[in-house]
Amino acid sequence: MKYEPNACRVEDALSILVGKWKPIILLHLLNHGTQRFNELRRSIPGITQKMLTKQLRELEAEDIVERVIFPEVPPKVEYSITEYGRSLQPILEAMHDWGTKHTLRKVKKEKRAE
Amino acid sequence: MKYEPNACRVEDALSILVGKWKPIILLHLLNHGTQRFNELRRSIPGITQKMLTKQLRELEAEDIVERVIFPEVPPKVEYSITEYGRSLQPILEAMHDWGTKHTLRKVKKEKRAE
DNA sequence: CCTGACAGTATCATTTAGGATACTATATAT
DNA sequence: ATATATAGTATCCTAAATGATACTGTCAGG
Repeated sequence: MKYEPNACRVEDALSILVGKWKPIILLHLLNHGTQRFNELRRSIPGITQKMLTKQLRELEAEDIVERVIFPEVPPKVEYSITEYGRSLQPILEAMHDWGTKHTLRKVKKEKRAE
Repeated sequence: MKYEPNACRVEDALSILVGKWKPIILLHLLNHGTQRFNELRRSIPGITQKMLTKQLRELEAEDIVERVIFPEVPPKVEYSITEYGRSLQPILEAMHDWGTKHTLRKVKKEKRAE
């Protein structure tokens, strides 16, 4: 650990990943490439339009996600991960791997407690 | 990206790191080893006793931090990272590195916008 | 005798995140 | 004529996170 507490930038990365739906949204875009708004919505059960819009806007503001509007009617809007957003992929994967082990560990612990 | 959205465990890792003070607390414990309660408090400007206690308890509940009480008076309580907690270090470092670059990128962007 | 250090807890208030629901406009399909 | 799909907004409400402040008991130092 080389970095100093007063120069801690963990929060900056965290703030981008945090949000009830953000990891799932990123995962979908990483796995399936470009997606339309309702396409995403349908593949994320439980999310409301408002939340999907909000989280996408926040990701867009940080250059993680790109939003392309087609001037058609009915409207067509496509979302995709930016080149820059892809740089988060290793972190997402590391967290996923850690999370998987952690969940397993918890299950084992609960069993021992029975 | 090999893992599926319905098996996404990113949130599990995230939930442990999230908390306004958790990264900073972990960083201190990683950098300086065992610390007493008020020692931590003094090195984290702005944190209240309540919040420090709360975040430490949450980290303890997940086996990330160990709490050792010395039956003395006045009380003495020592906190340290567990072996297991150390497994989070690569993720913290990856996030810090990413966060540093991200902050830099933002600054550059703002300058261009002037 | 009074004060400060220690490691907290308890209570209340505020701030932020998230959710439910209704609404917009236009075009195609029935 | 009505329903459906598109991609959203607007408004209101609840729940969770965080913060401010006051309090606890005991001991050592002045």
